Amino acid sequence: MPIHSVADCLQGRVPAGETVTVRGWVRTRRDSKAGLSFVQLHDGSCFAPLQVVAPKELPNYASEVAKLTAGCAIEAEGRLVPSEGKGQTVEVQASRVNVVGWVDDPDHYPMQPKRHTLEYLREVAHLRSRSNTIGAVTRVRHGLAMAIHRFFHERGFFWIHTPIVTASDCEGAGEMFRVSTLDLANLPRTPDGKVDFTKDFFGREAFLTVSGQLAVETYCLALSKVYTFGPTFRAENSNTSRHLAEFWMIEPEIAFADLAADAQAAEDLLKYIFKALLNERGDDLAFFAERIDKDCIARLEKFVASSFERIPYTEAVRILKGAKRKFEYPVEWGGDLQSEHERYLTEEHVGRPVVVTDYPKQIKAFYMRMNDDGKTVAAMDVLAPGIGEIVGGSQREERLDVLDARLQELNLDPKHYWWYRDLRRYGTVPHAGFGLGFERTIVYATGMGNVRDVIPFPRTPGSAEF
RNA sequence: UCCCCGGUAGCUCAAUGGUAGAGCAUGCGGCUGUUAACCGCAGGGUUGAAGGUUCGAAUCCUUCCCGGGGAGCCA
Repeated sequence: MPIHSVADCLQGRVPAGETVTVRGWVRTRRDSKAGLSFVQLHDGSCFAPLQVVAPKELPNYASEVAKLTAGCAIEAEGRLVPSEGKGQTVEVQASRVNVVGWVDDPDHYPMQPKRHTLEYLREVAHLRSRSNTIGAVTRVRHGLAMAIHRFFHERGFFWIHTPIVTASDCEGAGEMFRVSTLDLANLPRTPDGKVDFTKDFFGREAFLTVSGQLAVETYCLALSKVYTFGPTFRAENSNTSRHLAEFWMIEPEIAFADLAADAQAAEDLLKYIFKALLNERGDDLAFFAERIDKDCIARLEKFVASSFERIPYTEAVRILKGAKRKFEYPVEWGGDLQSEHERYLTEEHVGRPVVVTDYPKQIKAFYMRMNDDGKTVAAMDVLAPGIGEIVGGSQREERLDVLDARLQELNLDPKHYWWYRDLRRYGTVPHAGFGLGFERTIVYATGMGNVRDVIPFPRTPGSAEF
């Protein structure tokens, strides 16, 4: 007897009249004393549940079927037929219902057939995948991840598995988590009293990666078009709806590309994956539009149909200075744009995503390519309404003398960057890349307000249960 | 890390110094091809923790814990 998914049954891939076996978890049970029970069966294959109609003639009707509660696991066999009731096109007329797993203590089962707050669901993260919202998020997350890989694959990019553990101390993108096997209660010391990391596992200090960029540049300068897509770690004490200590990031790196090509790649990628989402996950998006954010579908449709605005930083500062509204923080050329400034640009001034380019060198990283003006670098941020910075990228400095000058300016030791400098000594070419925050992308697509609700088990300061 | 808000039944919330309640969930009963059904009954509480003020504290004060929003940092 073939096993069918709920999605197969509901989406017309099983002919009416066919006998099917379905498996999953009970959402609700409604009894009719006319002699049947309606069981809403959910298996995660799509947003909707499948209605299983269980007649009282079943041998275990009174002993088991009539006692099913939310969360029970069952296997049901029966004919898939057009539904007599409203609310579903087809249903299963069960000839057999087996209870695979009961719910102990049903009055305390944490996932009730009612609305829960997202904050509560985080406290039961091992069960929240059974909720409508988290289930929909999970299917959207998968759809976006697959679309990202498809986008790059179709364009000849190679997926590079850059290391999670890095001994390189030059990534410079934030506070790092230390990786060590040393006994914290009994640390080896050098004669001058410092911790002796030569005794540690790697013979030197090691950390979790904060970015695969520097590593992926090495493969870019051989395979031309590459990207990373994996977990990234920041030990910042950030407590916001946009930050996680462990998050996933997509970082393409393109040889012979300049900043304009880089920005175009970011725009093409985002449009591609949102178009895929609109095509593939209409059921889940309809739910987000109904319960989470009524604008989310319209926003995605508008996103794929329009082009990004491009504004140089210097121009952005002029726009902000001329804005009618007052900002808490004043705008000055040479300073970083505050959240309120970014929101104004993308939400009010333009009303759609904005690419801000050519930032002052003093607020950007050492590897970003110096512009001819000597004051700005070829960097870009993509700002999206409601979420702020979703992409950060740049053209990389490919000229060794200019790179060395920047290292010196920032008091960085060139010895630590020996292999990165080698790339500029042996067949250097212009190249550019960006980082796309995966959770922020999902937040933007779904209207979910918090990155903690779009990753299965969020890690934030003081929180790593599960 | 800083500022603000919150923590009451399994969940969502009432009760603003005077006997801790409702809806949903759960159990039992009724009723109906039902639609997060409906009707009735029942069980369910150390009001986040500790201390303080008061005749009396869910309520006011102090400290701590936890959660959220915003800021900084960033993706």
